[in-house]
Amino acid sequence: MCPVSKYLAGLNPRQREAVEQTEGPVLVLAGAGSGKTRVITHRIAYILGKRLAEPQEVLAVTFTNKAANEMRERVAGIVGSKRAGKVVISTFHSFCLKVLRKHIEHIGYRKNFTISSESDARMLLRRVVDDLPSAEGFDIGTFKASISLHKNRTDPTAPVRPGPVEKESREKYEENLGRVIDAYQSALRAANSVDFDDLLLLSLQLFREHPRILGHFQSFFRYVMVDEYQDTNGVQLELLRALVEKHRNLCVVGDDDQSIYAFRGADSRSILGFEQQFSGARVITLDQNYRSTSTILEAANGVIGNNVMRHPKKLWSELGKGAPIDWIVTADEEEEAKHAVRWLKYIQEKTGACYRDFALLYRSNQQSRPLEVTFRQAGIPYIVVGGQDFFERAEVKDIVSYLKVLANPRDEAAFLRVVNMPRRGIGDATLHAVHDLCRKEKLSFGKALAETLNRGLAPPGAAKGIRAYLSLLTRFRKRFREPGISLCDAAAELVGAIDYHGELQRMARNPEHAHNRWLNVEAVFDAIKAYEADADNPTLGGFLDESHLNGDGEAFSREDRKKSGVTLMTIHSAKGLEFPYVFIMGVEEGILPHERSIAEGGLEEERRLFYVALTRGKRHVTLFEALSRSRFGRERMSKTSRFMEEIPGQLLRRHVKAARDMVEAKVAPPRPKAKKRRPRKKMP
DNA sequence: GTCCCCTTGATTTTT
DNA sequence: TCAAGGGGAC
Repeated sequence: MCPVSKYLAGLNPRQREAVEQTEGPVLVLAGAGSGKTRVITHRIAYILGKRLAEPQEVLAVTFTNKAANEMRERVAGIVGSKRAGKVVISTFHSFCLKVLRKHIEHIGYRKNFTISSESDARMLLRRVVDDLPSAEGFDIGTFKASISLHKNRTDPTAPVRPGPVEKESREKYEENLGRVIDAYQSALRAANSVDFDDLLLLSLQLFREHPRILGHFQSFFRYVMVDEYQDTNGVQLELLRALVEKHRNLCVVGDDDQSIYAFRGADSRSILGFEQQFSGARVITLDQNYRSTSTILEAANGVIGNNVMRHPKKLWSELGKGAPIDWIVTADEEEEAKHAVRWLKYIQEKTGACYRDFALLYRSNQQSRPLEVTFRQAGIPYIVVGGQDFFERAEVKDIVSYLKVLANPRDEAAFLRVVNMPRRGIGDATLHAVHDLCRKEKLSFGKALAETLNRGLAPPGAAKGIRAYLSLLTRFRKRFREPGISLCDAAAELVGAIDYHGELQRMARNPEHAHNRWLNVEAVFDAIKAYEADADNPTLGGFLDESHLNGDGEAFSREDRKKSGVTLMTIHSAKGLEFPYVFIMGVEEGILPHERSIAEGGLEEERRLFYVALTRGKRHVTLFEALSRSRFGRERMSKTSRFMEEIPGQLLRRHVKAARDMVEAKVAPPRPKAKKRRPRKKMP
């Protein structure tokens, strides 16, 4: 076999075409389970094998760290880890971070900028909104989402969707949005801090304002590949356009039918309009599926065929028909959970499948609660994926914020978080004075605090706290720079110096709670250790960068990973994964499709969600419907999801565990025992 | 400055 | 139902 053709072995003709077409723009429309990662990894190997470029001249972009790591491993499996290690495989965000760390001074930020996490951003935003009286009364999260959409779009006419629905408050909201965005952005800049969207946006700005820097990257990367292209937003598209302008060797792989992040700014026009944006593009469609039975695929095809905005394609497979899709109708969400357990045991008995072969997928996180309760009662191990990011937990944020203040003395969110933690008696009034000084005299928080002392602006109690805080910072800024001390040891010393362990015990409701939180603190130490072991030249800033771009801290919560069990997660987080047995919970109107999406005209995206959920299944899919469900503490009758009609009937096997009239009898007549409503205290 | 209770309102969230 | 944030009491 000639050296290059070994990279083509085992590929089907279309996949092979995608690998061999190395030059010019290429769009690979890769349906679910059609081997898209395989195409990218083999394409990289092929380019290297043909000596079209050196490894470091190939850039592959993914959306998650997990995907990037996986891709690197798979490339290493083909070309060896030495060469694979040189290929630039990275997320958009970490690629941009590297660019900015090198060049950000050209656009007016300091080199030691810190990344503002989602909650940091909210904290800044809260202060911004508090300072803008007309903007009060709106939800901070809504503002944040709007700002994010605003920063991720390049088409200024595109609507910034979230926000109040009624006309009047919506107008007021939009009126304020511009001002909030400006104030937020300058707060970030003053804090020498960038949010996630800035990583992309500022990189684009840098490229536009400094063509020579861009030119360097343009010449350097001969081949650029993008995974999950349907998830790119406008800014990412512009970045790509800029990067590939010289060589024009851009290969994007994605599936418009799996675009489920429009609410976050992903713009499906990128994948739908690729041929217009990159003239002369070759389009290759992969529709042979290597994952699921044809029953599952027919169901999925039937559903997704109802969408209008898409590249038409039909998945097929050679894996046989398989069993029909079971559809289990139960009385309410508790019954749904119980039947899920029963059904799971039944499948296990019949097939010998183990726990990790099962995934329960749901539309929204709150649906996990009854499932967790029931699984626990049944003694079935389970893993809930998602939920709170490791680095967003309060105690983790406390420690990380201390580190951030050390790395970037201007970081406002971090400063506010730690200045009074543990309690130092520094109150709002003092902080306002400090903040004013920062703004008026462009001081860092440390300097402003010192000035507040000098000018006698702080009351005696607060002054004492400020002194303690400042001397702590000075001490540890020095300590972290000392040669020979590991980051982890220095951090542990810092945590000891503020008696954080004691603080947790004082704050916690019960000892167990305090203990659990302390375990998280220890996990931070582990994370630092892991980083130090891994990095070539570990620095405090390097650790902070890594922790902010790798929010779930997956590598550090080892206990969770060792556990084997049934997987519980949202459909969103299931994208890209596969399981032999998939249960989709709550196929009801209002749940899937979600009622808010119905109201906002997001039906096609909901349908894609259902499509993604179905195509996760390898051997078998079960759908669960509850006839009534308590939402916000209220029992409510539900209707079958409209998507169920879109699955060809002969593929379904319906099991009715509760009849609608039975549930109606239970729910419909207003219960004789009128719900006790807490008497409201009303002033005479 | 801090604590606690009450009101309010509620998708999805790779980075 | 439940969690977070605002406002009043100490």
